Amino acid sequence: MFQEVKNNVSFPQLEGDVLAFWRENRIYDKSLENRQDATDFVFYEGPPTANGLPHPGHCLTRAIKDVFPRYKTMRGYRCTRKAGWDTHGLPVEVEVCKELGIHSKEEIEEYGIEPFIHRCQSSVWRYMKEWERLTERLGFWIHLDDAYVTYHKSYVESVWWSLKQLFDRGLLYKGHKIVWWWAQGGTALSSGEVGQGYREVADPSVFVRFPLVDRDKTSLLVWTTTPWTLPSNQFAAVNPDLQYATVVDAETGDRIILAEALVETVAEKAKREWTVESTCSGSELLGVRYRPPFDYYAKDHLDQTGKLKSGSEEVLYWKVVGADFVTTESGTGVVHQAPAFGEVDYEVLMSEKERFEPGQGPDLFCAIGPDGKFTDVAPEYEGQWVKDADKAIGRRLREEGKLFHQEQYLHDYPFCWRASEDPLIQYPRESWFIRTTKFRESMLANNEAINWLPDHIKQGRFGNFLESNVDWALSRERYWGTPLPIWVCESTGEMEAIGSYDELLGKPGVAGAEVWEAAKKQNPDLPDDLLVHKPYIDEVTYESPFSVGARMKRVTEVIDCWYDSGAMPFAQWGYPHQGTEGFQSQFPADFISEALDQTRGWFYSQLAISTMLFGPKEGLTSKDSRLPEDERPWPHPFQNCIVLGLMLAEWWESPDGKQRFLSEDEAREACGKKYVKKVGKMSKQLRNYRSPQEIFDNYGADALRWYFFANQPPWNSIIYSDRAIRESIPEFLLRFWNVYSFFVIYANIDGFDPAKDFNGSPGQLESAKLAGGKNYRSVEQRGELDRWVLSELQLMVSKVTECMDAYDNYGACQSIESFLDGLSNWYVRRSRDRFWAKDRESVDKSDAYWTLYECLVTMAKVVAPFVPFVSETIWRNLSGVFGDQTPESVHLCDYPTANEQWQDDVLSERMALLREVASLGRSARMEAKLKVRQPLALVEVILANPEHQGWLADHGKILANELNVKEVAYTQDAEEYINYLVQPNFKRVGPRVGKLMPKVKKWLNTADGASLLAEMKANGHVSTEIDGQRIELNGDDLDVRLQAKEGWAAAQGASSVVVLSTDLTDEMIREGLANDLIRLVQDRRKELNLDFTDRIAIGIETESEIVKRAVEENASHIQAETLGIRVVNHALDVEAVTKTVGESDVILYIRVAQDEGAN
RNA sequence: GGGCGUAUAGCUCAGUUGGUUAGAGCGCGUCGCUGAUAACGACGAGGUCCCAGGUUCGAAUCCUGGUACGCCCA
Repeated sequence: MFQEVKNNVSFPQLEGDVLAFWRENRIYDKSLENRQDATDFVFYEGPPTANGLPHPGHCLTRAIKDVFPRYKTMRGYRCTRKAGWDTHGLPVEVEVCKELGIHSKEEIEEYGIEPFIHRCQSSVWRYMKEWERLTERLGFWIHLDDAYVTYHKSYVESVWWSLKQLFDRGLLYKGHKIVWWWAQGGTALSSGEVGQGYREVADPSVFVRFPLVDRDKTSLLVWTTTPWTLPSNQFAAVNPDLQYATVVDAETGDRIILAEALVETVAEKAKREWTVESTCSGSELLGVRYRPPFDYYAKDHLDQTGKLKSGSEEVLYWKVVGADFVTTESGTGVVHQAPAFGEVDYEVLMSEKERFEPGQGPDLFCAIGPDGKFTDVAPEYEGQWVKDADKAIGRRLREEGKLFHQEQYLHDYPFCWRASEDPLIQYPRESWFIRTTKFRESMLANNEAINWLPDHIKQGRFGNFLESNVDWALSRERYWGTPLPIWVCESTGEMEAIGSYDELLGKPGVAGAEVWEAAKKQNPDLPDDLLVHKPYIDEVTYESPFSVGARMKRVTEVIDCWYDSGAMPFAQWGYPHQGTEGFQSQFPADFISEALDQTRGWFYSQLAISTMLFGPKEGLTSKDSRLPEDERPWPHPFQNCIVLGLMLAEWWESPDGKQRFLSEDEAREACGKKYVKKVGKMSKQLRNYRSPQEIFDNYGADALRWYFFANQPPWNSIIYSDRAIRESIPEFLLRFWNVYSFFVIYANIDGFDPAKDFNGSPGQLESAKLAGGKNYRSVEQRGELDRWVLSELQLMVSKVTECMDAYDNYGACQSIESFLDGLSNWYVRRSRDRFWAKDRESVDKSDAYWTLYECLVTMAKVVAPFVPFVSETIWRNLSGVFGDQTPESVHLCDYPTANEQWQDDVLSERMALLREVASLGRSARMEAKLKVRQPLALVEVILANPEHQGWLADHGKILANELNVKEVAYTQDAEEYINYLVQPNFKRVGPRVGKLMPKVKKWLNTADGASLLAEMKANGHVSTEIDGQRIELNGDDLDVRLQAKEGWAAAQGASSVVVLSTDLTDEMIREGLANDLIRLVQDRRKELNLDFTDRIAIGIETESEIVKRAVEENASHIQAETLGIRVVNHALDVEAVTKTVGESDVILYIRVAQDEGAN
């Protein structure tokens, strides 16, 4: 006996049981033990950060990350899954600052770096419990207790090792970078943070004259929206390819140079009258000198020259340079350059520098301090905040006659996201860089070999990003991060990279390690991992090998935490200091997946680091200290990558936007009809989404998972919709459950037990093993319907396998759903009678059970990676009858393989045709208002292509049964019922006749279809002449369609027409009435809550002669259908109910007839 | 401002090398079934394939130019 299946299944409850079962029986561990010696399928977990709450988007990534490893495990691979946590970075510090109620770096330092770091370390685990709960509840199998953690000592040392490689190869250097700088907070902001703070503001827009040195009364006209940068001006940039004009001012006679295309616009703006005197190209202006707008730097550098690489001398500052980013879209086409305050400006300085001999080129001017205030370079403005100085600068320029025009300018400008009144400024900071640009070609080659899903990522977003690669700005002036492992000689400035803590301790004259020891002594609970962090590591110094008596001290910076995560392929093992085996066997990854936003994040950091470390040996010198690894073939460190779409929230708002609702119903209730549907990013502040826990409680993890997997390709953005999740349940989960429950109910009633008298081992209930079952007949011996559904099963299995091997979960799910549809809506439906047949021993019946059993156990295995809970429940019950002879969990099974011998494409095609004909028949009945309960004498079927007619005719029974008709006839010459519409086969004929196509179509359409076909039959072709050209078409050139003629109860489909005979005999009418009665009896059985197997006595009282006769004639049929043991025409000793049959009233009595018992 | 992507039924999505009736599931409506029953089945309505040009005998599909939305970067 199978365990009884409750008819009101609760998936969340069932999942709870499964989780307990997995836990108690270590199923995940066993699934790995099973594959101990198998080929590895390598999966990398992209580390989430546990100091924020998990949200629905994380469910999606974690679901995808689960389904492929599960699948591969069942397919026979060993797939260990090491969890990981990203623990460093600014967000952690921000959280801690919030707790402490502080903001700036000064405040952190005041608070003390040591206690601050301690707080960061413990804050990292704040939402650990939630993450673990989510991970387990979702069914994401991963080793949480063996997770890598980016702040752990072994991890940090691994990162150090890799940085040392890069340093020793000359790939790590110190340089300037122009960053978005929050002056008040003394820190740079990441691009993500900057992006959050853009706001539209009005800034001054000033047009300034730069008078030329050697042309009298002639100026360049430059434009800027940041007047405070003018004191630090170094160049004026023009685009060499643009045309520039020298104009004469009608009023003053001054000459002004600006882009020709902008002459009119600017003149109009400033209300001047200009005449163009001459034009030249931008390239002709290069090198022209102008007088600096301020003399702060000019005092010392006005005529300073330097030696060019070409040998000659050239002036360094205040001259025209070329830059192709200069456009005529705004301003004047001449751009003021203050390289300290703009990234592109800085690049101009750098390329200018390149032209000179080392040390001879221009330096960077910067009159602003890190606090955003003017320094003593500009005494006039010293101590003024840059934005406050704008006005004074404008005033002074006007006084000096240099200001040409001033106005307000509206544009988007970034502000600090934490202090929204503070505008950010671009500011130069010293930073450490990795020379990734040197690896551009290698990274592109590596990228080329990666299988990206969707594939446009490769050439598109990611490829473009690599094309425009710039050196990686690695360092951060922060506290909680992996310390940059570089020690500097305090006397010579020479540097060394350190690859591990032990290496550091091994240095001569090392000192400072005792600071950590003291801290540890004082607080023994301090995690040892902290010893490689600030502030302890900063204390460790050693003797400089570069200068006697000098000490080596660590630089103060920590590194970008993206580097941490990108190093995980080796750092998760602590490689190379330990974990060599783990690394070797788990590199590169077969599969990773994250959302689209990781393109420039984790996807890039991994690719870049791996390319540099394990790719061709660029930058290597002979004294390279790199481990003797082989150069790895592309791609690495990952081979297949699913890039998930973003998950969007869906919510409703009141018209004023003040109230938010998570369901349409709530919105309707509160606002009536006036509410607005919104779709957008999930936002913690808006609280515009439900917590995953709510979904789990209401619908279950399987429902959520299936919705993710089966609703759209994973790279499309997906709306997290409560309604959509709920509505996807009946489509698959519930339908699967119903078929299963149907099977269990009847198998139990009939005592079908696959394990009974089983011959041999049941294995994993594969087809070959099932043959050991009692009454199991080989597939060839079974009926058409059984063979069909088993054939469909094989087709489905091979399709799913094919899809999943190509990382296409969506395609796989579609195949599964369409098979389930066939199983439920055709196989079970057409086989109900067989399950209900009286003769328990009939082969037809046991075939039906064996077939459905095989479909269900195979399905359980096929869907196990997708919906691990429900598949487990079903497997355990269906295989449970074998005790411990079968695997205790579906997840310990091998994935099914298709049995190709059972695939029967012809049968599939025929059955599809049969289903179409049945559907047409029902359609025709509908049209004629003849319900299925009313038997009909005849349907006639006309097929456009008689290829399968013989087969269909042989299977008339299925059709007759489905359509409730006595006879199904096939007709070929059916002009009585139909017209033939002949169409050309466009694909074949089109290329041949070209422009004549419309006329050919018209000829065939208007000709008499029947005679065309006759001609075709007689000659093998039809022909005509159009526009003097002879057209001859053979059978393949024609498409014949059928059209039902008016006046028949008929329906037409793509390839067939079904015509009903609507003549009813009295006998058939009475049969119809009897069917109506059966339905009433069944209704009553249900009302009385009778058991499936209860036998009953039936009493039917009526005045109607015709109904009486219908009962008499069909008594045995009625009894058979309703488990009646007799039907009488008088009252029984039970409650009477009055119903209507046809046009007559009947009084119905139903009584359980236990005593009259068991025949 | 630049890059990438998307646009087909109320919703989520298919749609092959261009081929003449643009499909599926859900939802909706109508009907049926009542021994899968808080299920199930059938049928139906619903589309200017984002817009405008072009190529072609023929365009949802190819080309050009727009528009809208999303993401990334400035």
